Order: sequence, then C-alpha cells, then structure tokens
Amino acid sequence: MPVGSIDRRVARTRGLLQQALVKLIVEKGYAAVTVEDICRQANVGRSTFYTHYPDKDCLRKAAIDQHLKPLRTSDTRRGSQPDTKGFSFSRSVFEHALATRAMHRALIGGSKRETPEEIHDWISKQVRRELTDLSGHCESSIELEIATRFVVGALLEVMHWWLDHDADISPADIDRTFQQMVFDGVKTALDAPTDAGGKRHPS
Amino acid sequence: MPVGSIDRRVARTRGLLQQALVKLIVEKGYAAVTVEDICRQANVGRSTFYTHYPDKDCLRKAAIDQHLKPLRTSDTRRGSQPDTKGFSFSRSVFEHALATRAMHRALIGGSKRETPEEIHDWISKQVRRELTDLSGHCESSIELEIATRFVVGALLEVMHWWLDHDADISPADIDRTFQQMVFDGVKTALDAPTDAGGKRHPS
DNA sequence: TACGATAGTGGACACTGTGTCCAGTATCGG
DNA sequence: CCGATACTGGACACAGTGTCCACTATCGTA
Repeated sequence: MPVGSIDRRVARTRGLLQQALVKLIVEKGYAAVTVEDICRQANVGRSTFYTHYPDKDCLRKAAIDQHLKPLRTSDTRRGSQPDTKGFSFSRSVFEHALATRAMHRALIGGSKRETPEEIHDWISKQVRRELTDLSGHCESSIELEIATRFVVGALLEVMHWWLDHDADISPADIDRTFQQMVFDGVKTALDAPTDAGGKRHPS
Repeated sequence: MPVGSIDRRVARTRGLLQQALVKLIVEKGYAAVTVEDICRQANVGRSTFYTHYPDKDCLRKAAIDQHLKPLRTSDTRRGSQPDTKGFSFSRSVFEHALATRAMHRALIGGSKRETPEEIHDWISKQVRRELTDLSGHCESSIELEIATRFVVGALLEVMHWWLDHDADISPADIDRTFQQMVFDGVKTALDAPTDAGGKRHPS
C-alpha cells in the first residue's frame, strides 16, 4: 500500500474532477453544474465521483483549498515593520487574484456574490489580525469587529469589481487605492470611537 | 373583470406564499426550501403556485420587492443640505433593517452572503449618487466606481454582521460608526486619487 | 341574486438530478 | 507477478420540478 503519498489514480481523478468543475462553472455558473456534467467533462464514472467527494459542494471546497494553498503558505508579512501603517496582505491577495483570474472568478465568485464561507473567514482572520496590530484595540473589541467586517466587505467587493471589470489597473494600483480608502477612515474611527467633533451628524 | 385592483384571491394567495417562504427560509435556509414546502406551509395547491410564479426565485424576488417598497418610496434625502458631509440614506437602511429584522435576514441574507443582485444594484445606485454629490467627480469616474463598490461592500457586510450579532447597537450608532469609517477614508482618496504624500506605502 | 369570468385544487405525468450499491475490470506499487 | 486498491457502468429508489387538465370555489358585476 502507498505509505505517505497518494495513489496516482486518486490524484489523477481528483485533479480531473476539480479541473472539470472550474471549466463548467466558467461556462454556466456553479448552480447549473451537475455531478453528471462534471463526470462527463472529466471522463470519470459517476460512481467514482462519489468515492472521492460526497457532493458537488465538497468538490468545490477541495478545489478552493487547492487554489488558496500558495496564498496561505506564503507568509504575507514581508518587511516585518510592526509600525507600518497599512495592510501587508491585501496586495498579495490582489496579485494572486489577478494571476489566477479565471480560476479565481470561478471559485471565489466573479459577478455573482457567492464567496464561500471558508474564504470569507480566512480573509476576516487576516484583516482582524492586522487591524489588531495597527490599533491599540484588543481582539474582542466591538469597534475592531465592526472595522473588520467593514474592511472585509469592502475588500471582497472591490476585488470582485476589479476582476470583472476590464480596466487595466495593476494589483499595486488597486491595492494602493483600496488602502487609501481604508485608512484615514477606519483607523480614525478606531482611535476615536466616540464622535469627538460632532460636526458631521446634524441629527 | 377587476379593472384596477387585483382579485382578492390572487392577493391572498400571493401573500400566503410570500409569508410561507420567509418563514421557511428562517427555518432551514433558502436553498433547502422546496416549492412543495412553500405550498404546504401556505395551504396552497402546488399547481396554484405555478400560476403565480414560474419558480422559487421569482417568488423570492417578488417578496423582496414587497419588502423594500417602503424604503424605496420614502425619499431618503431628508434635510436637503447639499453640502452636508455624509450619507443620508444609510441611516434609513439600518433602521429599516432592524425594524424588519427577521424578514430582512431571511430575504436579504443574514449569516449567508447571498444578497440578491437586485438589492445590490439598488444600494449601489444610492451610494453612487450620494458619492457623486459629495465629490467633484463625474459619474463615470473610475475612482468613483471603486469607491462605490468599496462602500457598498462595507455597508452590506457591516449590516449583516449587525443583524446577526446580538449586540445592542442602535441604528443611529451603527450608522455613525459606519460613516465615520467611510469618510476621512473614501473622501480623501477621492479628492486625491494620486498618492500625494507617498508616506504610507513603502514599496 | 344570478351568472360569467377568473382563481384554486389535486392528482397524474414526464423529466432531471441525486446518492447508493455491486459485480466486473483496470491499474498501482511492493 | 500478484494482492490491494481504484475505476467502471448500469440498475435502483428517491426527491423535486414543471406541465396539464377536468373539476370546484369564489369573485365582481349587472
């Protein structure tokens, strides 16, 4: 029996199935893809499918996992300058998204807003961590949580737009714009949670 | 034949179906709800369903439409102070969301990120309009578009969190925090689209 | 109130997709 | 080479969809 690694046939089949799924999502959207479609596309028997994945969703999760592996393993903290203002990870997210554009759109959600829970949680974790470092707040702070959600929502939305839209904006540019929008906004609110001036809200 | 208004029976049936859908979504999530479920819950024959809506999605759209009607008709520009810094509509969005919390979560998407296209587009329009007023940009500006997406993503995400989370934060408070995060961030970026200082980005 | 028009009913039907099972065959790796 | 493992394809039961139709209930109006 194979000790550490996986049987060639298993690797082959799973690879084919994941590839097939991505191709079919691009063609007609995740919801419209059936298990039979995937098997036909991958040249794999339908019963074989079920020996590897219990259903379509699990195949998708596995594909996402595979797709995000490089992003997860590479440590996004580059310069390790603890007092740098700004995110260090968002740039690599944008870069990775562009590099694997077609697959990214298929798996993470292009025009459709169907970002899987997994991804959402992973990004939230990154954001929360960096936000914690940047601000004096502890992780359980309500303001920090709101800020995290704020940034995650904004990041995903901007990224989806950027991938769908065919403007030639480089990852560096979109990241700069994104961070420009985030800071001087989120950070200010985080440092001064109570409305200090009161000039902005007439009510 | 009924001239202007709708036959009582029609109104009754549609109302029952929409109510049933909402209740079932709360119970087990939109995806798991079947047409048969809806009909059973509503005490309506299955064939009747199809005389009103071609499928589950259309029923949902109709329900959303119904649910958003009050928000759409009330003009969100209250004070008509054109130079006020800040959004005038987001507050009413938060208020409406809280007031119809259960239904809102069911239809617009609570823990699941499945905000229907329709809603997304409507909110985008509001945001784009107000952002256009607040900045010197014309509607077709790329920066404005990015900012719009940024704000929409952030708003929806924060709202979903707020509805799911049982922190007792009033609509006024969450709106204040939200706007605090948006402005001094988005507006700065919009007024100075090129990185004027260059102090923030070491690369 | 009577009556024509319209809406609702329930059951049958064809269809598509899911998930399970199994005996037979191909391929792997030691 | 050969035992272990994976793949195959076809059958099966099941659940849900969407359509159709004859029949009944209810509506609005004359």
